[in-house]
Amino acid sequence: MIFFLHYYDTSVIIMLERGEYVPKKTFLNLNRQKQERIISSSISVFSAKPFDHVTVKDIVEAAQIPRGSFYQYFDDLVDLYLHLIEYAQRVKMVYVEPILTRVGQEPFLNLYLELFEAGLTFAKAHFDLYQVGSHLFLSQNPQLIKHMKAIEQQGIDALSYLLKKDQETGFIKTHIDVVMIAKILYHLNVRDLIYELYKGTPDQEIIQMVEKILIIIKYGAYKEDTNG
Amino acid sequence: MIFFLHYYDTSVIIMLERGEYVPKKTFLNLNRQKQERIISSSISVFSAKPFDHVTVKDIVEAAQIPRGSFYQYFDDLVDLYLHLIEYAQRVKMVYVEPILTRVGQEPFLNLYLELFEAGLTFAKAHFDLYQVGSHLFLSQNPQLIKHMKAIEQQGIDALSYLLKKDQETGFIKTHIDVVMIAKILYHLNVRDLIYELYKGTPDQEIIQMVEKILIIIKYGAYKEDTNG
Amino acid sequence: MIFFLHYYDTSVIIMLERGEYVPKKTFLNLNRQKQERIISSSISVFSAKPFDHVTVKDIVEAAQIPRGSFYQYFDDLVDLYLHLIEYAQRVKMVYVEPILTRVGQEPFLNLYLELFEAGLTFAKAHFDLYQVGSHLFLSQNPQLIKHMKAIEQQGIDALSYLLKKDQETGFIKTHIDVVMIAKILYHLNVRDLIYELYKGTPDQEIIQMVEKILIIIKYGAYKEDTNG
Amino acid sequence: MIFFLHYYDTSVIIMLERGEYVPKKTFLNLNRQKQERIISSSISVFSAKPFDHVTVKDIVEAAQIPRGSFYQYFDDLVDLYLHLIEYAQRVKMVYVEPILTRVGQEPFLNLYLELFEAGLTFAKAHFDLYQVGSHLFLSQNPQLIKHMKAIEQQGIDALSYLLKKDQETGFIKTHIDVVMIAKILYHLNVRDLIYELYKGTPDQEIIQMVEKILIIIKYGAYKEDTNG
DNA sequence: AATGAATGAGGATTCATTCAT
DNA sequence: GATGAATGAATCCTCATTCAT
Repeated sequence: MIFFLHYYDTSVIIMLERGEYVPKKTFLNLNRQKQERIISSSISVFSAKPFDHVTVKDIVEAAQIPRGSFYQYFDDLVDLYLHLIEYAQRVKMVYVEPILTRVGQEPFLNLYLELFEAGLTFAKAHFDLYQVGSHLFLSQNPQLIKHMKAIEQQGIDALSYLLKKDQETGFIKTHIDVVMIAKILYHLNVRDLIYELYKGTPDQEIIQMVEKILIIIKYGAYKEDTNG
Repeated sequence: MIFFLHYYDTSVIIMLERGEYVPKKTFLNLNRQKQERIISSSISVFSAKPFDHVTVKDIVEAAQIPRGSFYQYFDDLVDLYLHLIEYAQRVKMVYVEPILTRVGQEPFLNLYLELFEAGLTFAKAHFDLYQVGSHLFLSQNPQLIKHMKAIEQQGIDALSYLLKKDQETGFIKTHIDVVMIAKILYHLNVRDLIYELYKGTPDQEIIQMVEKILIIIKYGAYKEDTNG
Repeated sequence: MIFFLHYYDTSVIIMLERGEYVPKKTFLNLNRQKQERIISSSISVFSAKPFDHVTVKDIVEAAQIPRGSFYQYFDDLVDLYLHLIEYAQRVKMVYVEPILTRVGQEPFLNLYLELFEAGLTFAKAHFDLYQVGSHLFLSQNPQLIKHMKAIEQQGIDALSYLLKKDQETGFIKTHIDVVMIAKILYHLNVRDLIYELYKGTPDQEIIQMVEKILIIIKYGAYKEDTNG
Repeated sequence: MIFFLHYYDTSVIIMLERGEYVPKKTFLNLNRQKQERIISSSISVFSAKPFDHVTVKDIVEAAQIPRGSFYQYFDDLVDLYLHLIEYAQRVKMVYVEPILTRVGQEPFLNLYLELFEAGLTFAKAHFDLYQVGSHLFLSQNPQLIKHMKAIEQQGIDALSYLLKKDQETGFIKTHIDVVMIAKILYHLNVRDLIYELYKGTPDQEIIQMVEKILIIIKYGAYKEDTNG
């Protein structure tokens, strides 16, 4: 079993034996320059508005390609978009990978903050690409919902897997359901913190928020003598 | 300052001197029977698909009214939808209100599970209405996003307010930022558990999930001797 | 033959045996207060936008009357509008009449400036009413075009009649076609000077423009020795 | 500074370094035959009714093109209409240009009659096209009003410019404001004579009217000994 | 393979007038 | 006479996808 670890939208995603998303051959046959022009202008378009509001016209105008060519390179907008998502994931990995090598050497919840920071660094360095990815979570397109759910499941599975290790090692109480911690972390990342980024909250504050949450998760909110 | 406590989409909302959303006079002038026919068929439509996919045609066909009449009764689909949301909130209150009267008598996190269960009961008893409400969180309509953000803020504020009380009373550790707990609870409800309901997870399981999360939040995941 | 002299849109109109425009009996049966409310709010509406853009909705909302009532009081928007035009003409007459009594005592072109000034005074004193009238000339409604053409013809006829007198008295050269002078004066008023008023040109400047035109008409533009 | 002289709607227009109005590329890409079919049927439509009454349906039915194609070729009806106006101007130029070459050789007011006649010849030879242009002056469409005002200003400026020359040469009295003559001529053309054409007044009569007006403007209406 | 014109269904909204109470 | 709900035709504009060259 090979783990591909993906940091996606400020969340860790481990994709298990994930199938690469391959664009149509006609697109791959284009010269590198043209491929890049199409990809980079598509990123501009998909970062500027949520997927459901993007039209084929937007793409062909931005990429300066004929309408017919679009359908020769891609099946439809979903096809192109999934290609971009794939690309975003690859770029994100560069930021997250170094940290993942340290998995197992220390409690994962301690490592988690660093993963989160790496995700934030990625988001700042490639804001367009980050936004393309974040828009996945807004779409009501059935295919994309399916894809998103799969990514979500993978993300939660990966987090659960790593937390489980900590439980086995003895850091985490045995009666705790680590899947619930995974869910808390995943949703906080994907849903809430995306929004903070959108609002322009300074990095420092965002990181503090995560720290606060980690403290709650680690040590609980109740005083020891509370019989809640 | 009067608090209206609303339970909305499985989240507690304290609305401070909230202005009721009033439909157009032309709609209110209709006889009760017709009003109800329009409302109930609109609920069917808005529960079956997310807001952004609903068309005026869907409504007028379901309600059996002429196109022109729709615009006489409502400004547009947003107008009608907000009216339904308002209605859903009122119905939900019936389930939640009894529990809210007990606020202050015991730690709120203990009460929270009951509030959650009441929300679940509402969702089961009025599944259509529940879904109409849950669709608010999917829309990309600017007006609805604004409305949703306001509701979200109110929900988090309300939860924070109640948790703050517990902190003052001494249940919750003083250095904890209760707003973060509020966010965890709010998002788990609105985002995650909505999905469980959608998947058809049995009530019992859903409630167990909440219990597990509450335990983590209350007592933490780490063993006491862990230096995390 | 009785002459009704009307000063309309800064132009003199003599209406020959003009038939009064009478509103429907149902409207006249209303109490004075209600009649006035309807008229004054209709003036607001028709002064704010050109006739072709006014809807029945605009009127019933401004006048606070039921939709059905509108059709009881008036045949349609044209009916109401013509009623307002009639009213505007009556008000304008108050300003113009005193000057008309002096017709025949001096060359009409000398008197004309005073008539023009009186029209300007009216326009300033009853700006709403003035605008209601000026909008007649923009409409593409067949009925209103017909009405406008009739008014135009009457205006030109009246001016021609008065200028003819001057020609008979010996002021104006015998070979001159006074109808052309009438047309110049009429169109300058109705078309060009309306626009100056709309642009907010100061009264003083507008009057100077008329003076300049009158000098050209009276004495010509060419030097005596020009063989044009 | 280059002067382009345009004869537009029976009025002389000198357009100073005027930018051509260019239709969308998608329209220009059509084969000549199709372009012509669309243009000529649009001319039929826009000559038959004033701009404000023309619908997209009218155009697509007349031109036998699908609704969607219309929006591919033109932004909207204004876009198409301005294209036609541009076209009309070009055609009109053919009639007027020869006369403009003689400007400066004789008093402009003498030349004016010939310009007017040329305009009349154009109007008779291309009655549809002439009417398309004349409808510009009736529209209440904000964009077209702006366009019309610009054309009007250019027309009056051009006439003023040419009359000013005559004043410098010594034909026109120095104290005369030539702008007022320009306004008289412009409005008589655009507003009044358009109507004569519409009524079907014979050319001979129309030309006589202009002659009469020119005599008034040149030599004045008053007898020399009149102290007006 | 490249191109971009062709298509027409589909959605939102407005409005004058009638008609039932 | 007062009222205001009922009606549905009409209009603008968008868009994904196909197809002929």
